[in-house]
Amino acid sequence: MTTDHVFTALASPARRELLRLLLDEGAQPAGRLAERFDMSRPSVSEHLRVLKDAGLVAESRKGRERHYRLEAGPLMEIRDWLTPYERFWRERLAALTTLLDEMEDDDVS
Amino acid sequence: MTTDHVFTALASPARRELLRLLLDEGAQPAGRLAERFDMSRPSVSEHLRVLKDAGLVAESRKGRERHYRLEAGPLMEIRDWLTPYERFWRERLAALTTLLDEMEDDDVS
DNA sequence: TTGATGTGTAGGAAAAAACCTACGTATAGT
DNA sequence: ACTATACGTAGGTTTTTTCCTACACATCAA
Repeated sequence: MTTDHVFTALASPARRELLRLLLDEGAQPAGRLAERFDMSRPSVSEHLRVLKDAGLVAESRKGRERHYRLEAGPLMEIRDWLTPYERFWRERLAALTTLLDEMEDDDVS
Repeated sequence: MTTDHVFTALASPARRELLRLLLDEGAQPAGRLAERFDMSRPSVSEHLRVLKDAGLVAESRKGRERHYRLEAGPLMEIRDWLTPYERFWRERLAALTTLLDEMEDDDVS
């Protein structure tokens, strides 16, 4: 459940697709999720486990089905990690904008 | 330079550490960056290449040195990817807060 | 109780990633 | 020109990841 686990979980396109499905369509049993993939059901099951270890999904047993639901909390760690870079990016962008403005002034004069 | 490349690049702790160094200490030659790692210099070089392929760093040759600098732009793709989940997370949190408020009201009565 | 259904787990093959030690190449300094 | 320095690349090994096909286990339905 560390930040490292979350980054690792997000590195796989299949796992990001799983998260997207849970976001757009809500909680679903494992089998229904697996149908959407060009991959064996057990493989999807393993991806779900990686997501669960990262705290990104939670399961609840309904009869013989297991419903998986999105747990977006850990994604906020990613957002927090991103924050200082966002500031950096904004500063660079601001500098670039200033530069372009100056160039435009030169053109006019 | 796709979003997938960016996610993959961020999956490695060593690469995230490289980005952090470039953020905190500014652009640096490859060798100076490599000194900070418990890893051979060529390995660090490969990590830098992965970051470069993802568009997260750029290099500029200064004499026989190669300075690497942070390119935070692609990280904004991650932030954008995160956005819908952030909304989801906020809604869940709001629901939880409401529930806790109601429980508190019950206690008082 | 028996058979079908929904899932996770085991075990193993194949692909990808992460390392390493040479080695090649270019620039700097003498 | 020659040597030292700063790198990237080649080639190969080890580890990790990904995916598969059985198989085991629990639940539902008859």
